[in-house]
Amino acid sequence: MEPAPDVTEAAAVAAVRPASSGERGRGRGGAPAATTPAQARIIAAALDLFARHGVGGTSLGMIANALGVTKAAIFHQFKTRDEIILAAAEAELGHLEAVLDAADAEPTRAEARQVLITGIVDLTVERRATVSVILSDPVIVGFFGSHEPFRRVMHRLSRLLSGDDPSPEAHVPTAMFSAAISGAVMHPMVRDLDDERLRAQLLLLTRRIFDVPG
Amino acid sequence: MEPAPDVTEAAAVAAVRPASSGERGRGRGGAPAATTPAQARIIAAALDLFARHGVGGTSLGMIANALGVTKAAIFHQFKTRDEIILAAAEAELGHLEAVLDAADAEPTRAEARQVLITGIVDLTVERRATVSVILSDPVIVGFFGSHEPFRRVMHRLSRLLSGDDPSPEAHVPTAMFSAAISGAVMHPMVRDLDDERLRAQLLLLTRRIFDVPG
DNA sequence: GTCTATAGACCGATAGAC
DNA sequence: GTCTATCGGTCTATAGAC
Repeated sequence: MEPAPDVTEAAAVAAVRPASSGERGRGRGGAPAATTPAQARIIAAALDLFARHGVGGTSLGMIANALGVTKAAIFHQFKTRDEIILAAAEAELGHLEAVLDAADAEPTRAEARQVLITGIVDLTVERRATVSVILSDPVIVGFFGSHEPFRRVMHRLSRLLSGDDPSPEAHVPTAMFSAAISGAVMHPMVRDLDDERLRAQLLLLTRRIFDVPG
Repeated sequence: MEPAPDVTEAAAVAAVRPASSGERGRGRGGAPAATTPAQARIIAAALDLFARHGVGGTSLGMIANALGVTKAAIFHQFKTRDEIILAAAEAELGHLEAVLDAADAEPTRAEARQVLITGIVDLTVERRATVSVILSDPVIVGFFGSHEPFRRVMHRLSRLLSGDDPSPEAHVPTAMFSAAISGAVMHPMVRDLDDERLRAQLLLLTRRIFDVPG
């Protein structure tokens, strides 16, 4: 049923490994999990299928089929299905961390917010469904509920966007921003809009949410 | 594994049947599909499970188990699994239509937009995950891509929110609005915020998206 | 309207050859 | 690193009794 899109190794590694925090592994705390090219190909294929069918609707057979190999070859790279899901989610999370790192390097909060919003809009438009799935799929959200690196990323996001306000309300704009960006690019109504015009609209609207001048 | 939440028939019918368009069936065009109490109970249980596990991650066995019956009893009410998914999605879509009808009854466009935004925020906060799933789950979005009633609802939404502007960009705020509201209420960061404060924040932020005074 | 029983396909996962 | 072959379990769906 699935026609095998043939992901090249170079493209897969580039898509999966976004230069997270340091040169290798995670800056502090989390699981290291060095990603081999073979694993990167699996992760790239998995993310594509997750976006189209949902995580729960994607089987190992579908992933194997998309790569033109058998299930056993997949199990040689990852011990369980859950490991694939987690690795795919973490790879995608790494892209968000890279944008956060760039924003944190800015001298002022205003510039940091500018870089953050632009970076996330760019990232999401560029990768469309692939970023979306990790922010909305119930399976991955469930995984992430008790996942320290994910909570840390969301916390950094919220601090940059809403300041140090500790009230629960302060998190709503961040939740809304993340949902709005990732959900809007997946919406059937904007499916036919080209990247350039989609990006411009999203930037305009998200800046309104946070009252940032364009 | 699933503890069976025991949905009462009255509650299930009330939750599933929101008084769509006319008294019975759809106002014009679509499939009639009269919903019996037995079907309503199944739909309510299915929506709850879809929200927690995704559509692809929800089996007929899980639905049957949640209702305390066997799979065969489910198949007596719906011929296929897809029919259940579609019926659940259409039931939830009916809630949106009801809000649109209320908005259309307002005398001016400004008042209509006010009623629409407030109504959708109320609806989404009230039902949280249940509304969300039909607007974001890849399986249901796929179903809806070629589903005339869904397209009609989205078109009405867009016309009310963005006016008669026919350009593709005009649909982006609507897509973003729908994604923002439905995604934000599901977000782990706002999970612990009470309905009242969540509603107030969402209203404030969505009015900014559309430049509507509070 | 609900049950038991079953069919046939597919699921995640493992063993072992190459 | 990939294969074939297979395990036991679960999936959707059907048949037929009550």
